[in-house]
Parts: sequence; structure tokens; C-alpha cells
Amino acid sequence: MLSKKTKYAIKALVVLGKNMDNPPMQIQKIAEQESIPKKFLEQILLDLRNAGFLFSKKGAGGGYSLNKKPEDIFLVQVMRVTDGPIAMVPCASLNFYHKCEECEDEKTCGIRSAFIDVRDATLKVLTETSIAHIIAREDKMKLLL
Amino acid sequence: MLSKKTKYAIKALVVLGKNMDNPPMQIQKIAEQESIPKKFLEQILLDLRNAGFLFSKKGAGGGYSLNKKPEDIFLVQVMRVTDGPIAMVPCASLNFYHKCEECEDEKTCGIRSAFIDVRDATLKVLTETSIAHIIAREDKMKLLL
DNA sequence: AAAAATGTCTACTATTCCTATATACTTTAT
DNA sequence: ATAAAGTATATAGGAATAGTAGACATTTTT
Repeated sequence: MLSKKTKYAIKALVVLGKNMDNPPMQIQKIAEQESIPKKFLEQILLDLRNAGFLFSKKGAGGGYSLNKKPEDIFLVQVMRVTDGPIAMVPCASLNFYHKCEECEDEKTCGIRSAFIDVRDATLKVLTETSIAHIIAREDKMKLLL
Repeated sequence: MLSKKTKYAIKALVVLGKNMDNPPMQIQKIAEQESIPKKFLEQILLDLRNAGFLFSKKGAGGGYSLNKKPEDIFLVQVMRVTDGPIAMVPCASLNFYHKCEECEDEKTCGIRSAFIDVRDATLKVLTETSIAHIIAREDKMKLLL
């Protein structure tokens, strides 16, 4: 399961992706609009900022905006910042690899090999889906109603 | 991340899959062989038994054996018993669906729609991979060394 | 029949991680 | 100078995960 942190992070990026042509948006506003606890959101936005996804401005009239185009922010990148590994077992992780304690021989571990397949399948979708895609899909789905 | 419970469950099933032609195997032995806490493993095997994957026999000479062919036990089934949902968000789950509290309109939620894609990709691999596959792969990988 | 070997069941404890909150600090606009 | 923001770190509470304990039930062996 996705952590709330990650879910909130994606929501915030989507909101900011829709706000591209406007002045920066305040934490407060994002929090209200998406029903996210403000203080929690602060931390999340900070992480996203430190990871380079967001631009922030302090003081009156400040707030957050995207630091990249929505087309260039992919779910996989966000999730790695907020949740860490994509793989379901540490020994199958590309970016957060570590050996499973109990595992005797990783090279011939069938479980690992199966979960490398799972990881690859998951990764394919996550690396192909950007914030822009999500926004576009929402627009499309709204039209269809 | 996979819970240890699920990991242990798969390991046990693999061990028992390799033991098909022999008498039932004791919890104790599986626990030692796979470095799994015995008492924890007891619970897990019980779950697997109640879900129909295992056959058990009490008393001297008792133990556990597979109740199905290794070809007919798929990772997705095991994971649903031990970990629950496959999807990363509850609103995208087939077997454990429930609405996200904060979500205003599920029908037009872009995040949901993206994670339905992720779920489908994950599911494909998990429904195609059986305990027999895992065993066969291990044999193959051992030969290649 | 008694004893030993196993699995069954329920409850409890410990630990870790997630979620959220609190507090103090920094920068910027007016 | 003051108010409106974001920055940073610490910590508390709670839920989920991992693991443990003990009494019980069934089957085999002697």
C-alpha cells in the first residue's frame, strides 16, 4: 500500500501542475483543497522541494510551484523520494537494494527472481506515468461524465 | 514491501513443493531450514492450510504437505491470504476495495486511474507465477552456476 | 492405556513505522 | 517593524507487523 505521504505528495503535485500559469500556491490552500493536514503537508512539500520537484518562495505572496514541467515528473521519481523502494523485496530493489538477512544464496533465489519480474512490470507503468498524464486523464474523465 | 509473513509463506510453499514425493514435513524442520521463527511459522502455515493450500496431519509422523500441485498455487493467491490487497491504493483494489476517505470523486480521480494500471501490471506477473515456476527457476539458476 | 509427537488455537507482548503535531527559526513583502 | 509565508527538527500517539507463550487436540507408538 502507498503511504499517505506519497498519496498526498502526488495530490499536491497534481494541484500545482494545474496551477502552472498562476502565482505560487500556499501550503494552507493546498491543504484545504485536498483535505491534507497542513503540518504534515509542510514536511512533504519540503521533501519534494529538496528533491528538486518544487520551487518555493518565502514571505508574503510566497508559496510553492512546480520546478519542472508536469510532463517531466514521473510517479516513479516521486515514490522513490517519499516511500523509497518500488520493489517488494529489498534484494530486488534497484535504488534501495539490500540483502535479505535470511537468504542463503541470492543468485539462485526463485522468490527474488519472481519479484524482479514484478518490479519490472510495476516500474514500467510508474516510469511512463507523469503528473501531466494524470491531469490529462482527469480532464478526459470529467468530459465523459 | 512484502511482509515477512508473506515471504515466509512463499518460502514454506516452495520447500513443501520440493517435498511432494516425501512424507509430510514438520513445522520445526521447515523453520530450521529456512531460518523462520517457529511459532510465527505455525500461524502462517495455519493460514495457508485454512486457505486450502496445505494439508496437515497431527501426531507422530505428522506435518504439512501441499494440498494442490505446485503448478496450481500462484503468488497472487498466497499474497491475498497473507498480505491482503495487491493494489497500492484501496480504491484500486479488486478484492479489498474500499473508498479513500479524502477522495471527492473516485470516477474522475487520475491517481486512482494510474494505480489501476499499476495494479494490472503487477497482477499479470503475480497471476502467472506459480510455486512450480519458482522451483523450476531455482533449478535452472543452480545449473547455470 | 499411557506417553510422546505432532498440529491448533487464542491471547499477549514487543517493536517498528506511519501519521500527525509542536515549536522555534528564517526570509520576504509591505 | 510587522505580518505572511516557508524551513527545520523533535517528539508523541497509534496502528500494523513480528514474534512469543501456553494450554489444548489429535494421532501414533509402546
